Amino acid sequence: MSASPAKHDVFQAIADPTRRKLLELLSEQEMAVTTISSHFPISRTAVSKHLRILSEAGLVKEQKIGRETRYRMQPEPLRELQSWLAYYERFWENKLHALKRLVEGEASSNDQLSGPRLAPDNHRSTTKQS
Amino acid sequence: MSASPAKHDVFQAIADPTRRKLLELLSEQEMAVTTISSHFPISRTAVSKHLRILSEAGLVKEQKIGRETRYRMQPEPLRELQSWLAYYERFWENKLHALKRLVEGEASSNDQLSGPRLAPDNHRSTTKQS
DNA sequence: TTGACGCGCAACCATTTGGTTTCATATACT
DNA sequence: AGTATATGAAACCAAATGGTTGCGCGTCAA
Repeated sequence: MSASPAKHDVFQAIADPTRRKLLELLSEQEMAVTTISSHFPISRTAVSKHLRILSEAGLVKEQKIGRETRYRMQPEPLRELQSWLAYYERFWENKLHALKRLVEGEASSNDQLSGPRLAPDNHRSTTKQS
Repeated sequence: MSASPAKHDVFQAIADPTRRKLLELLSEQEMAVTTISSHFPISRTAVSKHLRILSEAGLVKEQKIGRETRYRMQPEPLRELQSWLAYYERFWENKLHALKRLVEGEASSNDQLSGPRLAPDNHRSTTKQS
């Protein structure tokens, strides 16, 4: 895994409200670009750019079918968000936390409620200080 | 509830890696600005700006003590993220989903696993199309 | 084969973002 | 009083963002 410049990460991708709407729309069904953009007040090109950002973050996947490009949602990257969030849940959860983690154990794999809960941002965290 | 222009929301606030680090740091203990910025390679002023953005999103709270300003983390706004994410969990969860939701029920209040799961972005979603 | 459709790309633009440096002010120390 | 510390505010900057319009190209349908 040395490739993938990954210019945009999940956090950035979902920061924009239009992009969240896009994701929501695509979660219901896959769609072609023009169809998608008919749901938004901005130009098709603008929508297309947003889609590319989502794509770079791995949140959508495109598939060319004839002259159209279908986009479908790809939820996996959201797990990163989830695990980031998991760290902070302890600040408002207290009661049934342990049980929940236990139940959920099968999902995260590296989330074993074992040690002192490592830091959240150790994900890829380029921390690009420009 | 007519006040609070809330220029920055949670999604935007956590989009920046530095801000996430900031949050992580402050989750351990409250700290004054200069102390905080000693942990970062950027200027104190820059850190201060990030703190203000976090503050606008409600993720940190400041308290003036003499000549210094202490910042502490405020996890509540992350619930919005959590509930946003909850919508998408159904796309990768399937097995123990119901149980988990049930266990967690006491935390979310509007998250009763009842109806057809309303749309995620209905939160405040200014959807500011600039 | 001639359009019409679907889409990406390039160029351009205004605004926002993440930084910096400098300055002003309030508080603490001696 | 005079100095050092802590922080915010202002002005400025380069780069990133979110948009737009126009163009070119592949694909589908007459």
